[in-house]
Amino acid sequence: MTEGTQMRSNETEVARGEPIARASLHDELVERLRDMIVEGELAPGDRVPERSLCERFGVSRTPLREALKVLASEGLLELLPNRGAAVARLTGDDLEEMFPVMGTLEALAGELACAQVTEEQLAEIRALHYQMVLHHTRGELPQYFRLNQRIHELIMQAAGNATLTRMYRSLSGRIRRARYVANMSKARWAQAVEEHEAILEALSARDGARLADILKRHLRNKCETVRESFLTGDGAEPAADTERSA
Amino acid sequence: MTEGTQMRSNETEVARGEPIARASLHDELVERLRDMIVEGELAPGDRVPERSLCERFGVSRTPLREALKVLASEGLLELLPNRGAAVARLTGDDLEEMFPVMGTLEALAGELACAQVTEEQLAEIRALHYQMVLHHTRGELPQYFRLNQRIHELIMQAAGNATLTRMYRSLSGRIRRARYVANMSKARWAQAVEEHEAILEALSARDGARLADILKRHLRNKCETVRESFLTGDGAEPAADTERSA
DNA sequence: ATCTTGCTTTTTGCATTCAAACTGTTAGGT
DNA sequence: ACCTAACAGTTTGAATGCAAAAAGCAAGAT
Repeated sequence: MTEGTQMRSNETEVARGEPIARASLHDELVERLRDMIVEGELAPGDRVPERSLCERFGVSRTPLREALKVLASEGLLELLPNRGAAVARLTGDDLEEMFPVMGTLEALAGELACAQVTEEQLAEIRALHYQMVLHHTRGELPQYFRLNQRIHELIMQAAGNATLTRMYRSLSGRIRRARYVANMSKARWAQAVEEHEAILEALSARDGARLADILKRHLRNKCETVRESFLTGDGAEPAADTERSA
Repeated sequence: MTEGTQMRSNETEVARGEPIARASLHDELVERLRDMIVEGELAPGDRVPERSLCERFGVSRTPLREALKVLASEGLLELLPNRGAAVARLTGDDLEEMFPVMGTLEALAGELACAQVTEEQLAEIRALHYQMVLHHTRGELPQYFRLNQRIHELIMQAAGNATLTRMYRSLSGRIRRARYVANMSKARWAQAVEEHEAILEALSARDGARLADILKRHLRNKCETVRESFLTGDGAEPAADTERSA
């Protein structure tokens, strides 16, 4: 075990009661592999031989295989009978399917959030928003993207609906694999920021219907961005195993 | 593409090319167990000892455990570390969370379906609808419920969005576990039928916005039905292992 | 030269085995 | 008598082993 515990301070709630808790090998593998797929370390279409992953993680095939099955059920892997697993390909059609769904999920979240959001949550979102705006001003795309993601998650959290959050996370992970932001045009970026202004405004006003509407439009535009990204050639389906150069 | 529209198989595509194909033990178990949970054969809260299931299905623990992990990731089972699996409990709060999500998913499906539904699909839905109405007239609740479910699935299919369908199926399974229909009042039932009339009407008119609206309301009312069902005592959380008598 | 065909190697699917954690019971101490 | 603590039995977590399927390769036929 060369692996020290990596703190993920901004993701999971750190309960002070049970710091000793060790996740099962199986769960750890699911998390690790999911990240690897979402972050693009494993490219779409890549075969995932069990043996090599076992060696890489220093575990036996049993927990690894359990993890593969779970990730397949999430749609991140494809299981070919007797031929192992492969990272699920993401076609343009797949993405165009996902965005409307994402749109309604976020719209619902916005509606619920407006009804429930606390002043504190709102303040946090506002702070992140303006920091994000700053990143936009500076042209710092990765940082912008990170905060963007975070804001959407906070809205989701403010909605206080675990079922919804679960679906959102799953879909969000699958969409993020596309990495379309890499070649987002200046115009699109500016538009997205404007929409985020409107989002913050509607949320501040607790205007659920309006926020839902804005979020749906926001997602539709995101979908457009992806479509444009596809035209440039780069996108969800790299032809061969290109190194992850972002 | 992959979409065989005239296959009348309601679940799996029966390809005539490979009748020999055997699903993996693992997949078979996932299906089987999922049904057992959704149909209530395994009651919420029930422990699921590996050994007994292995004997019941005549398989070893390895594929069974893989299936358990998948079902846990779907939210049908809870995995207690070192203490095995239990059928996930379904609290009233859980259900109240699920219905709004179900509502938006169905609403989106309705919207998409209006834009894409073929005459043939519409005809099939219409036929099922009026047969369902007949079951209502005769007071045949189980048959009514089956067709009801079927109609919603056909609308979903007409939407032609695999991602959406996937989420819908998962959530539908989890909601169905509640078996709230068992004690639906006459008034609620009649109301549901009326709403279905409106659904058919809007779909026939290809009025997406209206259909979405109706479906959302339909689901809100379903949620109310559940709430009432809870007041009568029966509901999602049977105190002990009551036989599944519906 | 290319395609077929049989064999060898590798990988997967599942069963079995081993170790650690939990459950329930009983013996001992206060 | 009650509470604590140790022990046996069971169940889970993970590793290993074994058979079947696929992938790679080479030799022969057309």
